[in-house]
Amino acid sequence: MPELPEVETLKRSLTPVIGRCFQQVEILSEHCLYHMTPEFFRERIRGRCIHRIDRRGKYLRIHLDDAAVMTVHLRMTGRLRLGAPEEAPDKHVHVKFWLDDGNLLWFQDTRKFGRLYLKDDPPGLALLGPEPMSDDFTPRTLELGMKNKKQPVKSWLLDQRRIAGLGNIYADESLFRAGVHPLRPVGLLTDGERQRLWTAIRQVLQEAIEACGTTFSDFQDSYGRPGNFGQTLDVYQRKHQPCRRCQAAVETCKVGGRTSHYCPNCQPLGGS
DNA sequence: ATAGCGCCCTGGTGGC
DNA sequence: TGCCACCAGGGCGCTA
Repeated sequence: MPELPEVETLKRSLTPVIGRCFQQVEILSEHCLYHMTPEFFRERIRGRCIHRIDRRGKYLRIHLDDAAVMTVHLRMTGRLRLGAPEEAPDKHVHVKFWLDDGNLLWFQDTRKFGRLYLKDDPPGLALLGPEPMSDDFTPRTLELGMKNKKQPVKSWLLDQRRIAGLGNIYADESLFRAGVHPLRPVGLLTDGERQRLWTAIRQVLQEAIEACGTTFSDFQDSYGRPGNFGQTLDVYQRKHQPCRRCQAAVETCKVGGRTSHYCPNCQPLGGS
């Protein structure tokens, strides 16, 4: 499940395609196209060159030479891969971009949740909160945004309008490092808890970016390489395993329909 | 306005 | 062994 560090890793691995041009676009499944027909997408992309690639939250933004932007969201199992045309698999490839250097850029996605945007930007893009690794994200972001709110802190962290780019893995890992229970109401967090949480978010994301992301089941960069952060995870997908800090068994609970992993000893519901 | 929830998908898993 | 129910989950869009 690609989150900020995985999309950042993908972005960096796509550096070789900057300056390349799209000779042809082959759409095998239009399901992934947001608010546009295959014809519109194909004609709009064909002949355009890649000017720049950046990232906003979990969105990858591919800027074309005519100022249009193709946005990609991988959701759960989406991949953007680069290679020789014969390297593309037979199954789950939805769009093939034939480049002017003979290489192929392709979008594949087994669960078909991922989307390509070009005609309209994703609605959530304009609503995104601050980039957590930027100077726009400060302890004040947490202080002001959590004030008088009853929402569980885990739900708050997953809300992309609050912070851009956190998903289930890094929200759980950040809460563990900060010693905060996922169900704790945000308005009740102490100054110390908020400070620890702010620090934890930055540290976890920084370390994950340096490790080229987490490959739990699906993530690969544009060359198919997995991430290395999985072995560093403290709680995510470690249910019933001993906490690395206190040896208590890691537990799970549901928060806003999502599974949360936490240590009941290191992350007391009553706060600390 | 805002919070909460169902839905989309398919491969992998666990139970019988 | 085979089958099947269930689970994973980000964001969108609808409802209360």
